[in-house]
Amino acid sequence: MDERVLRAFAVTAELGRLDLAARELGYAQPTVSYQIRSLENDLGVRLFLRSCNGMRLTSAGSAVLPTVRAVLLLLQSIRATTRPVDGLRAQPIG
Amino acid sequence: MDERVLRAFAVTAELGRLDLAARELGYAQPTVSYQIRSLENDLGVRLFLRSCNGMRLTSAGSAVLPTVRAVLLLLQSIRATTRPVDGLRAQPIG
DNA sequence: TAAAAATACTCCATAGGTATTTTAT
DNA sequence: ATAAAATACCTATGGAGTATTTTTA
Repeated sequence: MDERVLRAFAVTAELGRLDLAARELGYAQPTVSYQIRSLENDLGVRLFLRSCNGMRLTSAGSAVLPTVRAVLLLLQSIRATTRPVDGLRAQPIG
Repeated sequence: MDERVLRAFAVTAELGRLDLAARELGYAQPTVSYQIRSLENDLGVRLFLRSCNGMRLTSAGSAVLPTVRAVLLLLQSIRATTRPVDGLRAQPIG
């Protein structure tokens, strides 16, 4: 499970359409389709019902979404923790 | 940020040595070295001090470790949520 | 000098893109 | 017929391995 894939899932759940999610994420539509499929295969459950109206969460998808959001927030907080205040960082690289 | 890399970080922090962490994780030693370097590059900070005694957390590494562990727990809980009880799953794939 | 991490390289898997097809409304 | 997702195909990146070198206690 990778941050990008979790984000693709969350944004798609939010927007309800792959193409809009793709635009938002800066990916092509088939890429997001593939990302979500990867996550579904990884977890072994369908997360969305597909139709030509878009993507609708399954019960498994709904069950998982809050935790995914929590993970994304924590990952952001890790970035915030390590992001140095104004160019001054604790343990510079190189 | 990927689950494998976060796990490599957490296990290395735990065991204090790349080779032991690699054994634990089922990777080769240079692979774990590379994983941790990737995470450090991604975050822009050193997470460990290297020596021939092993890997010791920097202050940034220490700061981040609890959150990383929290993420790993949440990811596990996602797997637990979606893992069907005894072969019966909510929305089977295929 | 020995034990640990880093580097060099190679290979393969997979992430991502473009073009197109399928599907359902 | 149209708007959406899926598929097919291709490419490039990078994840992982083995062998080796470097480092430092």
